Order: sequence, then C-alpha cells, then structure tokens
Amino acid sequence: MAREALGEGEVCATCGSRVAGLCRPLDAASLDDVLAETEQLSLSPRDMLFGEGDKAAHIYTLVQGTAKLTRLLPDGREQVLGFRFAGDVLGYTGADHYPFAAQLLTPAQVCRIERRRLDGLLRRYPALERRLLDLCVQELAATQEQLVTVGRRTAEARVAAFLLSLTEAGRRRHQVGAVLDMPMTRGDIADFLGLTLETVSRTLTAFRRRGWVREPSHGRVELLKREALLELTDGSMED
Amino acid sequence: MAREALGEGEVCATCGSRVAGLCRPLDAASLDDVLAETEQLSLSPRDMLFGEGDKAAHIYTLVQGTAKLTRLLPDGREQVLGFRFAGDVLGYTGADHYPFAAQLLTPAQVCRIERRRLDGLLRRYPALERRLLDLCVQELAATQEQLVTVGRRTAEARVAAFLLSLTEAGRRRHQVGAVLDMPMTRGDIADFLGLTLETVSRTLTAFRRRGWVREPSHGRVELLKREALLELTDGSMED
DNA sequence: CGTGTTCTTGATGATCATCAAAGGTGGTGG
DNA sequence: CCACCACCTTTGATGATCATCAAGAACACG
Repeated sequence: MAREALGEGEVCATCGSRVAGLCRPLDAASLDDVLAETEQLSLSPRDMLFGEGDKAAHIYTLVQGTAKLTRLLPDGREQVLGFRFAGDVLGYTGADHYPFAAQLLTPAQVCRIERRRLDGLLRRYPALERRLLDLCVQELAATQEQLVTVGRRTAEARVAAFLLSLTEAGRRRHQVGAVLDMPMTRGDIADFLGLTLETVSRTLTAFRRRGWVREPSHGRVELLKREALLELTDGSMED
Repeated sequence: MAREALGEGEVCATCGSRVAGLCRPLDAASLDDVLAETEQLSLSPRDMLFGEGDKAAHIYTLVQGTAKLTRLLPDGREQVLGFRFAGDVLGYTGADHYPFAAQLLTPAQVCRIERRRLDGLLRRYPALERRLLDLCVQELAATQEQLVTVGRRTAEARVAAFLLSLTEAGRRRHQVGAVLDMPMTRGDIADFLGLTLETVSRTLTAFRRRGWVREPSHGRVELLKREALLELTDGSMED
C-alpha cells in the first residue's frame, strides 16, 4: 500500500531495501547480490521475530507492519523499549544473544539475513557498515529521548509525547493524511511509557474529551490539537 | 593510577587509545598516524566538554576522569542520560549538533579529534568504523537497560541498580578493590534515575543503616551486601 | 573562619498504581 | 447469521510511593 507512494529510491522489488532498511545505500547490482542471501517471511500479529535471550542468528528488515521490542521483568511485567515500523532494521547486536524480544503487532513481511553471512557482506560492502552505524546512532538518540520522557515527564506529557512520536514515525513511512496508524494496545503504550494501562486509558479519554484527539476506528488516531500536545511536553520536543 | 594495572594492550603513551577509547583496534603505526591529528586537553570539574545543541565539531575520548551526559528540560531540570568514565568515547553523532551536553564531574584529561578529520581517518582505517559501531551498540544496550530501570523499578531498586552499575564501570577500568569511585552528587544520581535528590539521599541512608553500603569518604562507596542489592533489582540485572 | 554547596531529615500532599467490575469489539464456530 | 468468547477498554474507589517544601547539619574551599 505504501508501495506506490515511495517516490525517489524505488526498486525494492522483494525487500523494500532500497527505500529504507539495511540495504538503502546499495546500487542495483550490489542489491541483487545481497538479496540473494536473504529470506522473505510473512508473519501474523503476536508472532515473535525473536525472543529475549535467543541466539542472535539473523538481522531483520521490517518491510511491512509494526513490531514492539520488549524486555521482560522477573515479575512478569514488561518494558517496551520501542516500536518499529516498515523500513526499520531489527536485531543487530554485538552480543551473540538478543538482549530483548521482538513481537509483531500487525500482519507483517520481513526480510532477514543470517548473521554470519552479513559479516561477509559487511566486508564486501563497507557502505553497509556505515549504514548500520547510522541506524544505531538514530536508535540511540530515540532511546535517549524516551529516557527523558519516562524519567522526567508527567503521565499526560508522556502520552502526548508518544502521540507526537507517531506522526514522526508516520512521516518516515511517507504516510500522508492526518489519521495515523496506532496498532498498539493501551497495555503496550503503558509498558512503553512506564505507566499502567488504566492511566493511559484515562489520559487518552481526557484528551478526547478536550477535543485534542479522535479515534476514528480501532488502531487509528487523529491529532486535532497538536499545539496543545506539544505544550504538554513542555516544548521539549522540537519540530 | 590505573595506568600500571592495564596489562595487555599497554602503549597509550599520550592518549590511552590503545587500551580502550576509539583507537583500541589500531596497531602502533596507525596509532601514531591517528594521534598526530588529535589534541590533548586537561580539564576541571564542571567544565563542559560540549553543550546541548553545540556544533558537533569534535569526538572525544575520555582518558582520565568522569563525565555526565545531560539533556536540559524547559523547566530547568535535567535528565542525566548516562555517566562516562576513562576509556569511553563521547560525542559521536550523525547530526551536526550534539543532542546532549557533556560535563565533567572530576579533573580530567581528554583526547579529541575534529569531526571532519575523523571522516578521513575512517576511510583510511575501516577498523575504526567497526569500533565506532561496537561502541554505539554498547551504549544503546546500556541506555535500554536504563530505560527498564527508570520505567519499571521502585526508588530502592533504581538506586540499587545504579550502585551495581558502578561496579561494572569500575571493572571496565580495571579498578580493583571493593571501594568504588562515585564522583556524582545525589542530585546527579537523582537526575539519572528519574527521582529527586531527597529520595536518593533517603534511600542511600536506608541502605547504610541496613549495612548494605558504606561511604568511607566523599565520592566513594563500598558495597557490603551485593546480594541484597541484586535482589532488590529483582534479579533482572544479571551477573 | 566564613561562605557556598551538598547532604540529611521531617512533614505534607499529589500523582499515579492497584483493585475491581462492567461495557465494547472482533473473531470463531455452531 | 447469530451467539459466544477472549481480549481490550473504560470508569470508579482507594491507597502507596515518591515529590515538594522547609530547615538544619556537614563539608569543602578559599
């Protein structure tokens, strides 16, 4: 669906790689070469891409769909480290076991490559290593931003920051229009923001009552008063 | 001081690079080459390595001393993103402005290199790019761990996790003995853990009263009951 | 020895978690 | 096609944890 809207990079026959994902910096010939070493998978909501502590055998590019990255706590609760969308790369780690789990929230297509094959490719295509570094730096910045949100903001400000981050995620996927996909449950959002699902629910209905947001259907939101949400985050989210 | 304890890599005449830092993977000849493009600085507590939003002109290796990375909130409070110790690399970012500030907590020596010169070096020594990626992956993991701490743990568990992380940081610097450096104030720790300085103070005196920790002098701690602290974090910090 | 900073300790209260129950929604199978 | 079931969401009542406000003590520094 987003396929036609992509413009610029195009290509991405099987993998979407050219557009975003790991292989973005490659030219057509190299891309074919790399794609030869990959597998494509179709998956369903709740499927695990990998579990926390699993052997880190693959690197994944999410071609279509949404996933959450989670760490499990001993008492059964979980912390959501982040959400990932079409075009994002998942599961690169220095260690040989994944330090967190990746679970799909929607139907999805992914492109994956074996870790040990990747090492060869990295030697052959140095641009890939640079790409991985750029992606890692981006992820780090996003995680730090999230740390600020969870560490220093009120419940309302956290939910506001989350909603605003959805529009950023939508833009990266060239999503047009004011209505955003929000495939995660209140519980997922709560585990992301360091709150309970009740608090998230109450906060969202408060925003709805104030006319700041609208939920046209399950899994979608529209932000009607972006300024109000921005103000809640205290101006600390730029753009 | 830690200098003689290093063993293995040694070298590190000026920069400490061989031991840790950015240049660890280089051989002696390449190291000399790289060092020729660096500057060495001696700095004092409270000096800023760089401010949030400054032009990202340099990459720094902390040779000696401790620093905190912070983001400022509009209301004047700050979130400490992390602490950095001898051997750590600071200030690598994809953007052209630093997204956070770096301030020293102790007297320090740093080795820095201009951003644009680094780009040339990265081409000449691909191992450096790999090194940067490894460091970034490590930082990401640490930040995610911190997100779990701040998002899901009680005040006591957060302080316990912080203390335990100090022993990890000490080990990386080959610090021997049970007494750890803790150059940060209660306020710094609070801003790191998403608490107030009063709560940190109360929690630490509680630990002291229980005989779990001791502060032989300002800026040092000894952990007397590691198991107790570990249990507080709920077993979610391994090792 | 004084001054600024950091640390401790107490009293009070707000925010958000917890416990509980009912209303929606989508999906599945009879 | 309808009914049932699992899961998600909403809303309320209550209370615990931690922030806030305040003041004094310890410490480091010049």
